[in-house]
Amino acid sequence: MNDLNTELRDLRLGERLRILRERAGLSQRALAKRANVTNATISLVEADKTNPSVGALRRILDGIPVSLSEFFAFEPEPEQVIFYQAEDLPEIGKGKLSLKRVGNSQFGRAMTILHERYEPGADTGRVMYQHEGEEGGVVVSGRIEVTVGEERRILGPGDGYYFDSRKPHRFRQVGGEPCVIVSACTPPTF
Amino acid sequence: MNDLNTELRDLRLGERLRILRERAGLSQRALAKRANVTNATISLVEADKTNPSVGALRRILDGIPVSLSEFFAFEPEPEQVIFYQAEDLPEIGKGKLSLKRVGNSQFGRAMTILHERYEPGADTGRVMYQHEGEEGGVVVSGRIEVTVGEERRILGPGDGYYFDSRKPHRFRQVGGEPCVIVSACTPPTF
DNA sequence: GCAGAGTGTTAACGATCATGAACGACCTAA
DNA sequence: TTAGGTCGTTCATGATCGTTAACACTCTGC
Repeated sequence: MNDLNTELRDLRLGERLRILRERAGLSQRALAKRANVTNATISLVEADKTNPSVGALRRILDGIPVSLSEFFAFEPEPEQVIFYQAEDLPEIGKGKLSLKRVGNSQFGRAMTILHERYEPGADTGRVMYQHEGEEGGVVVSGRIEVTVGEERRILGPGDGYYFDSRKPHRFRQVGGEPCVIVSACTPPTF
Repeated sequence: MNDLNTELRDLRLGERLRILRERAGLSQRALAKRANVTNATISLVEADKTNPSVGALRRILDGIPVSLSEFFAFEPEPEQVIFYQAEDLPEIGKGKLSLKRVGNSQFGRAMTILHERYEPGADTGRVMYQHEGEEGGVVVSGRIEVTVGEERRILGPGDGYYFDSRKPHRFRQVGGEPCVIVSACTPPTF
């Protein structure tokens, strides 16, 4: 019916699913295999030619994986393209802690990405920074002690962290080797 | 059969719907009338004896009224995990491209951080992915060709990028050495 | 006791979905 | 060029959903 079509278009299930699937780098068939449905199902859903059951949609999303709540909460945003050469990145910090920011600190940016280098002895200080947003990162080399709220851990290469920036937090380099981290925080407070 | 039943119980649609409906002070028939479905449908959904279509569920929820995102918002709560050890990070990709995600892909996350490794020959493909949000990152080691829209650059260690994810983009490893990147994207589509 | 109107449940059937198997288009390698 | 692989799409069919129409039960008022 026409009713069905308008309802399907209204939900925009297909558009969203396609975006998520492609972002995950999965073909319809690959996702279908993970999700225990057939590729035809995914094709039809993405084309808004069927109104899937909640269970089927969930199985599909599990394969990506995305939760139903994530799936039904959507949002938009704009910006421009830029590449940055290492030597062009603005250096913010001084001394034992150097920060290189990827991209400018512009309005409308959803986040800021930093390339951080902690020389031996570097410490963001006992003043525990707090600010709106969330932040996370991955340790590339060296070791660092991270304190968030009451929790404290020492992270090494390949380890990661993610927390609400409103929790007080502190980073302190440990060991003899400089520690390099790539991090992101949102919103861009720098 | 039994599979269906476990899936239905797993979703707990019925329980949630009943709670919401009763909170709104509506009988099954009263809600059915508002929602343009029949009382039988609501009865079966609440009893977990059917797996409603997304459209049907939406009509029902509209009658309460509750949005789909609200309805699914009280899904399994994200644990407040902050630190991640390298070996604990879930590996998403396969073959030449491996992705490790820092943290879970849970509702409410502002972004997702990935530790990406491109083996020689790795390529996200000529299908240029597009999705909502923004993304950026820093190359840790190796070299990679990044194409965003009409622009193309080869990035090496320390170089960075940042762009609107709605522009079509592609990553392709170049050179003999594997390429490692730490990236972040928002919103978390993984 | 007995209508009458409310509640939620259930069976049978037509409408719709999910499947399996095709299809053409597009690559890549031989 | 051909063969083999991928990709997304389409169609017929069995499986399942949503509806219609009944059902049993609980009230309330007469």
